[in-house]
Amino acid sequence: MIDLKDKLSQKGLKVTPQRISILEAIYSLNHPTADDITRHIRQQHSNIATGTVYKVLEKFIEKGLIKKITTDKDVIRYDGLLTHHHHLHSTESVLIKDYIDEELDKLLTDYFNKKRLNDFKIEEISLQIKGKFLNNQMGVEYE
Amino acid sequence: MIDLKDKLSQKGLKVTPQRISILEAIYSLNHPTADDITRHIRQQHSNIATGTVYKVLEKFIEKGLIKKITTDKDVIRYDGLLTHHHHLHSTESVLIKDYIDEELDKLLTDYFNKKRLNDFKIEEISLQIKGKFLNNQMGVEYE
DNA sequence: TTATTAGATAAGAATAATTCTCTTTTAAGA
DNA sequence: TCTTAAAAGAGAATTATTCTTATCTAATAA
Repeated sequence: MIDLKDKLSQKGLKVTPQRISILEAIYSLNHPTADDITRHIRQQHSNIATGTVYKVLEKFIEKGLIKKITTDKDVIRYDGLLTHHHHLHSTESVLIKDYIDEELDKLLTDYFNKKRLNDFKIEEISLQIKGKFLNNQMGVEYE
Repeated sequence: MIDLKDKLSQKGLKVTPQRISILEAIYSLNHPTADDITRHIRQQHSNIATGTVYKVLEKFIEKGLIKKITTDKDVIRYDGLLTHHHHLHSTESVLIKDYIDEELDKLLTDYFNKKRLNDFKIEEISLQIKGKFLNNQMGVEYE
């Protein structure tokens, strides 16, 4: 696994303890909100300003280190998984799980290549798959 | 086209001028935010409390008259189109267009029927298709 | 038609998420 | 080590949304 510091400097970002913590938090939490990240970091050691968290997250997005996830629940969540993927959204809780499916991606790409939407140039397709997690998986918690 | 009053009473909702205005606003604006709706209504005649707008929107969602749309831009938007559909999201502006495609829906349904996700019961699949509108369509404005 | 009342609206305070402003600090390169 | 552009801190400001309480009204039943 590649070092967090390297990830930052590879993108031309200054390496700071705050940025390392934020990146680490995104990787260890499940699709956290900005507030989840702030609390996670404060819990361990340093204090961190909320504004810093937001600013760093924006920077990370700009550099392609993370992505925003959209939900019709509440706030913006962040995702550090970079390979193309979709999301399973619980209709019962805030749980979101990554869903990677290359076969599906190929199916969609082929479909839209054939279909050719007029007047729209597709850049990315992401599925929001809403439903229920079975077998108590909805009991999984963030922290 | 069915009368707005009927739409409301069919869902067992009391028919009030505010509710009629809000429903009318959703139909005539393009995926408006709560604030778009409020301003639209105030512009014409009556005053309306912001809290009322939010409460009515929640009620409409609960009764299945409208849906929330999720974007990674800013706030929550609302959609009065009830037939199942997806959205084209502009990466350059806040423009969102409805995308109806039954063939695609069938393709996806078949795919997931075959696939059988374990531990997840799918209720609804919606595609967020991000890209660029060509031919100046991005110039289209809300109001 | 009117009286009753559950549910709806108004008004504005409260909360939560996010952004902004300004000052101080620090990482990275000369 | 020094310099400096960029980053972080602190907290005020803004924005979106929710909540509270008092008042009002649509729908129903007499």
